[in-house]
Amino acid sequence: MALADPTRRRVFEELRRGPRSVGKIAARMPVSRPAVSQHLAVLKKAGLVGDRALGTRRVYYIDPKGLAAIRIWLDQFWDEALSAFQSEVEEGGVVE
Amino acid sequence: MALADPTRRRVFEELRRGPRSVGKIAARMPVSRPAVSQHLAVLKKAGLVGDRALGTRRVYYIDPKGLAAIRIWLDQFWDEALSAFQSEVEEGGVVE
DNA sequence: CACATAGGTAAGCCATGACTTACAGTAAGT
DNA sequence: ACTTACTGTAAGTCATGGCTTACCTATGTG
Repeated sequence: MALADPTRRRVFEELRRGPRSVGKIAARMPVSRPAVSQHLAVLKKAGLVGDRALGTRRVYYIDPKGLAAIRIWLDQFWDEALSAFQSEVEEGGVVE
Repeated sequence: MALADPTRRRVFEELRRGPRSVGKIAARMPVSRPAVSQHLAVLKKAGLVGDRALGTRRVYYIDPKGLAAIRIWLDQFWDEALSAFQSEVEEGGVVE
């Protein structure tokens, strides 16, 4: 999962408020700029962020489609797990 | 994140259909039983699963509260990111 | 009272991956 | 053209953590 690493999650969360350049993000982080750049590459490969060149800067932004994919997965999982849990409760005991 | 590791996610997904004992889960996995046991410990610590003793067996089940927490986090994130994305599009350009 | 079954824990090995420094490339300004 | 600003990439180091084997505990069963 692309959101596994805490630092990478933080990079991702920096983009929550809107598009940011690599340098801007790195300035707010305890790690070096190349590290941030590498994290962004992973996020991009996962389809969670997009980027566009803006002069010499490279601006990254959250890709709603990537987030949507996670939501769909989670919702599906939620439905199955909850219904299993419900029937569990109704039957009173725990199945082997 | 507790769902970072693929194997651990698979353990978690084994519980999707209902409660299972450790051995039952391990039997369907390519890793050893202790490995599964360790993964379950992580999931439990994260509040994603619960367990109850049943004879000599230990039955694990998905804790809906843990799933709900993730959903809430994701929904919040979704709202912020999407609204930021929207205003981005409306303004036409990309903010520095 | 053995014996078998089921599972948590410890110790140690090893691969994955996150981070740094150094380098190369591209765009804008003078 | 030269310099400056901004970023991606390469190589190498080092820590995190996932896995295995071995051991120990506890609960049923004869």
